[in-house]
Amino acid sequence: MASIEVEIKQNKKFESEHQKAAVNIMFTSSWLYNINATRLKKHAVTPEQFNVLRILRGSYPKPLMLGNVTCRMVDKSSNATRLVEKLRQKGYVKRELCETNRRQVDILITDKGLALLTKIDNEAEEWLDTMKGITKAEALELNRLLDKLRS
Amino acid sequence: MASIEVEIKQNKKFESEHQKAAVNIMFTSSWLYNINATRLKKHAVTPEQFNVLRILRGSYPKPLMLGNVTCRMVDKSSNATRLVEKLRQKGYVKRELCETNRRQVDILITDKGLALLTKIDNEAEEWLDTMKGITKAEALELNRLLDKLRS
DNA sequence: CTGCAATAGTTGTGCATACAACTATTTCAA
DNA sequence: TTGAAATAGTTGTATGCACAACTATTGCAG
Repeated sequence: MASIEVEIKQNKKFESEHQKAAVNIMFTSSWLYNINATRLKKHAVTPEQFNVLRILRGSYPKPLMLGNVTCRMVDKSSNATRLVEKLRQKGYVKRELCETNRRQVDILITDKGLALLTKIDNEAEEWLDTMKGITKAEALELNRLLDKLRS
Repeated sequence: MASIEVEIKQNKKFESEHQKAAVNIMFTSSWLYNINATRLKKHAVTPEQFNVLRILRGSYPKPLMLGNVTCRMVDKSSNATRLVEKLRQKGYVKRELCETNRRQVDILITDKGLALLTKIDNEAEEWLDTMKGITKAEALELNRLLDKLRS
């Protein structure tokens, strides 16, 4: 891996450091996503599905209504419905119609879903290796810059 | 906008600064992508299509074979074929079968495509505004950190 | 030469996203 | 009390990506 210009074989220089940063963030995001997708592939879940499972573990043993799953997702999305349905078919989550408010669908991670996350956690080291290019202090600074950018 | 923990309503702290940085990069990328998609929508092109057009302008007036478009894309993808076909239907690019190597398809941006890019460039300020949260020095540091992370 | 490997691109399937239109349920104000 | 607005979720369509299987063409070793 090399600088972002080399990566995307851009002969012309970027117009500004800001523009370059925007492309760099998106390119690095795609790079991370693909590493993660490959890692999860052996467990037959996608990064999106994995993300939903982690969100549900965060609230376990309390269920989360669908809307609360959506607003916690990294990729602000619409379709939690279809993602959750995929996970339900694999037995990783349960759907329950809420008694007190019948518009609402509560989603709960199952034991099988929790077991999957545990298994994946145990191999997390190889994933963390991909982030080893920067020090902890640099990661801290990176987080500060990204948070500031969005503010 | 606020820190990444608040954004995704995560009650539990991240396990490490590195893990947090990974999520932060992907979340910020998604944020940027959505702003960009909204901006381009009035011109009826997607960010991916826009990216391909810029790549072709970079080599104009020389065409690029399809494979060279692919390897310059930010999102390392397969499907330049289908993206280019969408652009061709809108009249923004031309496809030409290469005489000397008949496996090869040369792609060339049209005048209409160049005009579209010029028009979009002229409204680029609103896009740059989204990056104004950080200074130029911070953008430089951000680029350094991202390049280092991938190395 | 001949046929196998490498190259260039195309296409099918599954997954995911954005957006918009839709149903069902609940709330609340006139 | 009733009907419009708000809330919660579902579904259809277009777009795009990853992967794998496929066609067509070219190059090269024997």
